[in-house]
Amino acid sequence: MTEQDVSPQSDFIREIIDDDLKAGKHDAVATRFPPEPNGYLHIGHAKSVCLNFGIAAQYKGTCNLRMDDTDPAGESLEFVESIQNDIRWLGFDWKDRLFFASDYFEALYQFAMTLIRRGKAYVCDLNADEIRAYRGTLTEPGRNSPYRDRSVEENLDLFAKMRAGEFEDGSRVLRAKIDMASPNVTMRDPVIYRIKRSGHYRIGDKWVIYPMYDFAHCLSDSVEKITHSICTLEFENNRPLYDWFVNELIEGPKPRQIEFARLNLTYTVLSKRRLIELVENRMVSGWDDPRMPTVAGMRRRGYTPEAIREFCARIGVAKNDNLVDIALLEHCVREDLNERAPRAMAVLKPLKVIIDNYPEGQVEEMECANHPQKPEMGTRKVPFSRVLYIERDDFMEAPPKKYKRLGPGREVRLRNSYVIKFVSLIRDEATGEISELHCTYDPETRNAPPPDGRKVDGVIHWVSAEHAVPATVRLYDRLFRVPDPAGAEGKFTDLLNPGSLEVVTAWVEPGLAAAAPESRFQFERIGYFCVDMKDSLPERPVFNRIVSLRDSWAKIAAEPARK
RNA sequence: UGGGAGAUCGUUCAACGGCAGGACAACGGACUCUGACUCCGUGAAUCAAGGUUCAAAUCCUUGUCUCCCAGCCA
Repeated sequence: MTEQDVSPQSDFIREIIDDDLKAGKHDAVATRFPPEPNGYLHIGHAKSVCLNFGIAAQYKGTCNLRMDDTDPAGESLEFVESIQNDIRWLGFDWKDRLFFASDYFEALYQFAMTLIRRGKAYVCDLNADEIRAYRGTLTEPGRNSPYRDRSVEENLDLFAKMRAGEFEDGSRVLRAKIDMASPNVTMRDPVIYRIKRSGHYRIGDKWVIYPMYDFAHCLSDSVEKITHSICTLEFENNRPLYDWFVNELIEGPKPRQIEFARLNLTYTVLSKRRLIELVENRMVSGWDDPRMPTVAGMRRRGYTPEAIREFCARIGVAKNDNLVDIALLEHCVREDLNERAPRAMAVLKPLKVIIDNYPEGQVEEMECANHPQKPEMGTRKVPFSRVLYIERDDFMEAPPKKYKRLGPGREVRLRNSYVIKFVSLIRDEATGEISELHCTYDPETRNAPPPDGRKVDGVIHWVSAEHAVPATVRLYDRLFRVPDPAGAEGKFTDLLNPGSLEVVTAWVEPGLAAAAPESRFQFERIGYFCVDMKDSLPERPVFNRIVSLRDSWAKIAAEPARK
């Protein structure tokens, strides 16, 4: 982390900026993050947020937040608000520079009029199908629209009437007059205004014509005096058009578009369309379902902004298509949480243990470190008594070699307390399942090694049955069964992981009942958990598993099967 | 079959004509009252073929593969 602060990030975009600065093109760097408010931000957006705000911070410049709300369909205030929340939570600040493309509509209209006056734009009466037909194909040039040579006066008049609402939706568009034979399809007289009477979430029915992205975006950048307009690779084809509008209409310094590869992550999907489908078809509980790769979902899951930022720094910025291993994200989360999450004990799948030689009714307060490497994080007391719960996995009747936990004839250390020794087990008559274990404890071993020098290798966690509190624990796993659901054949929803959520009732140490929403803990030997911000109640805490601990035992245990 | 872009360890990012390096993942070991953390170690790559050069991942030529573009979406 300090390393990163000392040596600032670099990548091909920052190199371009360095060159531009060296060449004296600008005296300050201005970037922008331009989401369309028609969905929640996801980890891919977070990459862009970190890039744009990160560059602004590094170069002591500015980064604007601009809602790119030029198509009212699907846009809403809910998304505007969630986007702001998420960016703030990620740790970035746009200060007073929140802008809306919809605030530029009048200016954009004037730009369009200028284009018409210069003979560079015309009103076209072709319908959508006809425009498509006239556009040609990837290998054949298009044909000029029959309306291409209307007079400036007629175009001015018609465009004013479009604005005034005199024409039906879809009946006419304004087009830039460029080149129908261009090998770049985006240059074949692109539509720059369409008629749409859907009503805008912000400005209502004020406008019935809306500018298209290619027109609005570059000019919004220009109006905001953006120096470097950073976007994703799929806009590379649009750059000539971006430059065309800017060169036609803007005097003085012009923004420069730079494209980088969007993030793809294994075992999830990152396209807005697919995420919307998951939400609308109720395949997840909402945009902030902890399994979602959305910022809101990751927040609710318990990921920290620091971990997400670190992840974004580590994946780098380049132009290669990529599919980043989600293990890297999980690594960043563990790395951060290991430092700051206080430890606690919780038993997820309980097995009752009775300590035969422990006095009935006796309770001892065991002093437990909140962090094994950080004494400054303090200690807490956890009650110990005759009847405990341990994890079912921590007992085996016929343990394999290398197994260090409890079994017939074995001893094990109870974390932060005594060494106990197996005596007998009791089975449920009906099911044959083990219902309880009887053990004895060694009173000499409270927070001390056995005085006779014998070695006790295994350490397991526990809670006192009488004192533990029940909690709902949600065990989240990857949302999809395959590494690249978006790239696979067939419907991506068929590839959802049916085991992505398992809910258990766990026993947690009593202090956890008072844990604040969104606080995070390491349940020792299990994983990191976060108090759910929506569903947790003081009388019934709800924990989300953020990420499991690395588990090298699981690999050893799986070995026979692997062979 | 047009135009644009990209090919480096399993993954990802670097190396900007001069010893192919880091991170994650994997594997082996040490330590351990968390099979965690930490520490030490191992294996692992320049799309292909030619050319230029004392020297090529990098420059040139040809080829191959992948991605993007034919919304009145962004």
